[in-house]
Amino acid sequence: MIYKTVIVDDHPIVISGISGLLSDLENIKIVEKFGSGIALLDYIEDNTVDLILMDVFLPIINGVDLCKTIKQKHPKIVIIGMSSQSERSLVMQFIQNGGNGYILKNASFDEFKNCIYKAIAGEIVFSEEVKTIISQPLSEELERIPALSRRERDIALLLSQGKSTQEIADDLFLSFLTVQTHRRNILQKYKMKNVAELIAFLLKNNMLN
Amino acid sequence: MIYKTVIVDDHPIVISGISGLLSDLENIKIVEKFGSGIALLDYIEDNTVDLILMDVFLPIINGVDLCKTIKQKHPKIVIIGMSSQSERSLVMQFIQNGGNGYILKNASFDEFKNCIYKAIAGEIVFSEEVKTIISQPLSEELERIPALSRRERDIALLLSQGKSTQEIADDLFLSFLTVQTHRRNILQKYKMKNVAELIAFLLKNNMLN
DNA sequence: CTGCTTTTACCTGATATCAGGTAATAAAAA
DNA sequence: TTTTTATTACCTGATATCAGGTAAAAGCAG
Repeated sequence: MIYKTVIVDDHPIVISGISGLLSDLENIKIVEKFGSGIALLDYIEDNTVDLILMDVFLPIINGVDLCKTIKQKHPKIVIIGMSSQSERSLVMQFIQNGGNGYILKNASFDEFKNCIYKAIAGEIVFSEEVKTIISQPLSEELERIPALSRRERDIALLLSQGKSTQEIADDLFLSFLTVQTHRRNILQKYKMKNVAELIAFLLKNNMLN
Repeated sequence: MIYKTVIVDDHPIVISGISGLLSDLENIKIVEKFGSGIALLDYIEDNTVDLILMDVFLPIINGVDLCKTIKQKHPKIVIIGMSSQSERSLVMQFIQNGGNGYILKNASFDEFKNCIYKAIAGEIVFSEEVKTIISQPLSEELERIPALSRRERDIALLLSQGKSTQEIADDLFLSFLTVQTHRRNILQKYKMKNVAELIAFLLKNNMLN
């Protein structure tokens, strides 16, 4: 059997790279290439597709939603997600929405080939680095960073804009002393010595905005 | 003349894609491919290279620093940066460190080819989307950002780690009062109200590390 | 309904920051 | 060589932060 394969990626070079890679594989035939999910959704309505390799970060529709939409109507199509960087939660979300595998783009050619073969054989596949990402749920959850509450986030944001306690109190219609308490709570929560360290920490962890 | 070209990218598929693309170009010959900057630095010491296409987000050494290092010893090598997403400041930083161009990976094949040809002809080149990114200098960004001096950077870094003036003075073997002066100078230079705003500003503009 | 978290608020005191000034020496650029 | 910038250092005073404690009201979840 020959697997009719579609590639979806908004980077022409990546499409070209994968095409080259897959041309080695006997029973894989690339029937179409797309730069976004919309075109793909149209295509699969009128054409037979067995395998889809898709970038998860796509314009307009993201890969997770795209995967879900496709699987609802065409559960037999094997879908493998790809991205340059990733996080545990994103990979899990992709699989939970019906994805048959996830490959990081820094994977070697052999990894790519193995994953694709295993996926069409019915397995859920991950490239090596993805495996290490998802197999560290314990240590990550142990060092899980507590979240900022809504109010704390408001205050942290204003702090990052250089506002003083009094200015923040005025902005949020709070007492000076309330803001002071929030400040102290935030610093204690993350064990930070002062606002400078706190802001650096929050920005580096994308916890503002 | 044939241009000896090296590709640096930690994504095998991207390397493969660019290889395919460049194989069409008559006077471009790919002599080597690397997954990180370290291997490249070794290579150029012993071999002639005319053109380097590099991913800006690389493991261990980032593209900006890599470009700078290479250009210091080999100013004639044409270096083009690439990435999937980018910001104005990063592109500018890359060019300021000697880069001859910047291409977003979602560029079309034609864009890639044109940029490469123009770059080896001596131009500074940008792919279409990069042009739109850099041609929007917001009123804030219009005023070019003055650089931190070495000492100021040291102090700003320690501030971002939550150190107090006294601790910084001890760390750098300076007087408390000297550190205080530096702090004031930095705040004045960027017109910031306090360290929190300063750290946020510096981090957002990638001016620490 | 009953805990748990969040948000609000107050008091005090030690310490740090910020803003204003000045100025000598060294290094780099013009 | 002259000028500018960087780095070093000191003084003072007003204001802000940080750390300790306490506590009530509101909202949410078990």
